[in-house]
This record gives sequence, structure tokens and C-alpha cells, in this order.
Amino acid sequence: MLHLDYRDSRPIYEQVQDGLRKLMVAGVLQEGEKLPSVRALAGQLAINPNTIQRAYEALEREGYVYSIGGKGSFVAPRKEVDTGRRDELMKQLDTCVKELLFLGVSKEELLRHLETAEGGNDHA
Amino acid sequence: MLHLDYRDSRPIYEQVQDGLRKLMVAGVLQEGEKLPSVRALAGQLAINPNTIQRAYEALEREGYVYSIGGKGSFVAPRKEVDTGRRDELMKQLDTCVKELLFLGVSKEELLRHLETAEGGNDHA
Amino acid sequence: MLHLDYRDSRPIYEQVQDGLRKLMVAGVLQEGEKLPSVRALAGQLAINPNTIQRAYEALEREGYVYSIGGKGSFVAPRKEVDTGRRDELMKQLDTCVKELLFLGVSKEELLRHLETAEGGNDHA
Amino acid sequence: MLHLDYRDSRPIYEQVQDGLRKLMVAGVLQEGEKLPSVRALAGQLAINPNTIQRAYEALEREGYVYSIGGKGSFVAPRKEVDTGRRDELMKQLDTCVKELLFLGVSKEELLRHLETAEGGNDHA
DNA sequence: GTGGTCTAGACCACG
DNA sequence: GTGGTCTAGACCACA
Repeated sequence: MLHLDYRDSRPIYEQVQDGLRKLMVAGVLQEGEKLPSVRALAGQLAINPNTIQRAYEALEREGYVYSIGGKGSFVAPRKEVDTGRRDELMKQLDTCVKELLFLGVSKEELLRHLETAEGGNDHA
Repeated sequence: MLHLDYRDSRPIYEQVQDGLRKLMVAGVLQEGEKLPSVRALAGQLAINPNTIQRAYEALEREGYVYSIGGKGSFVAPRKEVDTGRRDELMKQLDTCVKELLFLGVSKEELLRHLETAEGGNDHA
Repeated sequence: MLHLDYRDSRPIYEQVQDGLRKLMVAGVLQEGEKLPSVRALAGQLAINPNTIQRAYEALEREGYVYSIGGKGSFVAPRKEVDTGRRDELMKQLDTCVKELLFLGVSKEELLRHLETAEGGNDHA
Repeated sequence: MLHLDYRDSRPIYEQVQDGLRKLMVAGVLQEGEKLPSVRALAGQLAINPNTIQRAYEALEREGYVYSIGGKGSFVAPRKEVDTGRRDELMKQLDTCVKELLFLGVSKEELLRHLETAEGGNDHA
């Protein structure tokens, strides 16, 4: 379910964080749904529980997840995601597009990509 | 010319790498143009030459720059930029757009952003 | 009457404790008034009676509440609130104000805030 | 320099975080000044470096501190402290004042406290 | 049983 | 030498 690459320079906890975020964005993990327990996911990915914990904490700070001690961690309503996250993504989008245009990708191809991207989440 | 932020969490060599790449994307550094020598740039930015060297090497691996032993480093034709770089950017764009849509940003707003982004490079 | 947020990081018993204290401070629960029984409140909030019990005990330690075995818990006269509580609040106020001033909030703004805050309790 | 209370319910890393923040607010640690290294402070307080690290991370997220890998952690300019921190303090101030008034502390005494509080930082 | 905290000790990237 | 990451294993508060 979650892909880890130990040769990647990005830390493991960040890969877990990004992977889980993607699952939520894709709708695989739905609002209110319980994430695997820290220990369970750690076992499944064969990494240390502390590392998973760290990923969960980061997601909680982003507003993607909320944790209830003794109960588990759950997918938060998307409305509660930190607005700073949106700004960050916008900036990233900008840099990305500029370089792609520079590299010769046509605006049409980018637009086509935008259309394709929208599948995967059924805006409640 | 190049802005370094020592308080940024990103390592210096990466800031140099990204900064130079942006200059090339923006057309400030044009194809075939010679980059400043490692020692010159290091002196100008008051940092260790090793750090500059590392940035140049990374840009060369990306295909943005080519080196001629004893002559220096030069801006490569954009056609020679590693295709992996383009793919990576495309993937990043995709992830970015998906998450933004998920967060409630309208497709119209994204399109508007796309139009705005294209300014800055006036090439064929 | 009492708002519980299961997604809050604060434990439930503390939310109950703070919630009841606020009701007393606001004058909704008046001196001598009987608090709901542990079992009744637990039922109403759909939580474990132990959790309510713990909140009541904490309020009693603070002096906000006194219990009469077999009769229930009652709102204490405000004069009987533990002086330690007052000192603690004073210290907290101090720290708070110092940091706000440090962060550039003007003394005038703080005073304005002070005036606004006093509404809500109409006692001698 | 920093007081730790193991019997306090608040976690150690939070006590360290609050303690350092107070030192910065009081002007004991000035803008740009280097904080003790993670290991040094850990040794001095006789606690684990990871715990200190966590406090530093939290302060960095608040904007009170910035870290440069391999160099150390430094006091950030106060202008860069997260605005959310200010809001949080304002809310805390409000609750505090309301309860103090309820407990019979006169408005005059609170005002006197406000005047007293301002010593300790020489707004550059 | 869960998340949250803490310890002890290790390795790495950075400059 | 520094901060950053990770592991292994422990204990606690909560409900």
C-alpha cells in the first residue's frame, strides 16, 4: 500500500507522510476513517514505531489527520487542512509549470494533464 | 544575483543548484553562456568552493549544464536536459494539482494560475 | 450545555473540568447550585462515569466545588476557591502579557482587550 | 538556568520549550544569539538529546528559533514568530482575565500588573 | 490497546 | 561538531 525507498534522500517519516496524504487525496482513505495504528503500520512497513508516529504528528499539524489518544488516528475533514498547505502547493505548482514550459512542454499538454488529474475523489 | 538563505532548512548546495536552474529557466542565463567559475562564485557568495562544486555537479547530472575540463561550465541546450527531470516534474505537477483540487481549489483558479505562470521566458 | 471535542488533544476529563469551571465563572452555575450527578452527566455526554468523577474531583481540589456524600456536588462560594489557583492564574497572566508585549502587541490593545473581557459576570 | 519539574504533568520537552521561550521573551537570549547545542543542553539538564531536539523543533515551528544543520540553533527575529502564537496567547489572556475577575481580583490590580509586566525587554 | 513521551545509542549530511 | 534521522525498547495516560 505504501512505497518506501531507502535510497531516497527524503527521510522515511516524510515518505510515509506523503504516502498517506496521497491516499487521502485519492479517496482511498476517507474522511473519518481510522488510519492503521502506529504499531501496526510500523510492523507492516518493517520500520520503527517512532518513525510512523512522527509522520502522524506531521500530518496532524497539516490538518490532514487528528489523533485521539488511546483510540487511534483518523482522517480529518478536508476543510480543516491548514491553509498554509494550499499556499505551499500553489508556489510549488508555479515553479513546476515554469520549468516544464521552459523544457518545451506545450501549454496544451499541461492543460490536458490538468483535465486528467481530477479523477479519484468524489467531492462530497 | 543568487539569493542564499542560511536559515532555510535546505542545504546551501541545493539552494545554489535551484537558484542557478531558475536563472536558466527565466532566461537570465542563456544557452551556451559560461557560468561563473567555481572559485569565483564561491568567493562572491562567501561560501566553500566544495559547496558550489556540488551544485554544479548536480546540475550537470540533470543536463542543465555541461563542463569542459579546464574551460568551465556552460548552460546546455534545453533539449539536452535529462528526460527524467521532465518526468519527475510532470509527476510532481500531477500530485500537486490533485491535492489542490482535493482541497477545494477550483479548476478555473488553477487555469488562471497556469496563464500567469507562463511569463518570464521568451524563447522559440 | 457542555461542549466536548473528541478531536481535541486535551483529555476528556479536562475538557469537562474546564467546561464546568467556565460555566461557574460565567455565572451560569451559581453559588450553592447542585451540579448534575456523576451518572446523569455521564449519561448525557455519553461518556464513562469515571471520567466525570475525575473532573469533579479536580474541581473540588481547586475549591470550585464541594461534595456532600450521598447528596451530590455543589458550586462553592467563590471565596473558597483555592488561593493557589489565583496565584497560578496570575503567573499565567504575567507570562502571557510579557510575551504579547514582546511580540509587538501594544499596551493599548491589551487594555482594550481587558475592558472587553470583563463582561459576562454580574456579581458584587 | 532552566527549571525542570518531573512531577509536572507537562512533558519535559514542553517545559524546555516554554523555558527557552521565556528566556527569549525576557531578553536573556537575544536575537541572533546561538542557543546551546542539543547535546550540550541535554547534558546540562541531564536528559536525553532527543527530548531537547523536540523542544527545538517546536520552537522552530513557532518561529522563535531557526536551526542551521551543522551550525546550531539561533534566536529568530521576533517579527517572524508565527501569528497563530499571538492569537493563542490572546485567547489564553481572555480566559485568564475572566476567571481572575470572577475570583475577586479588582480591575485596578490587573491594570497594575500590566504596567509591571513590561520590564525586561528593550524593544530594539 | 492506543497514542504520547522518554531513554540510550547509532549513523548521516552538512560545511 | 552540529542538527537531523532512525532504531529498539520502555513506561504512562486515557477511556
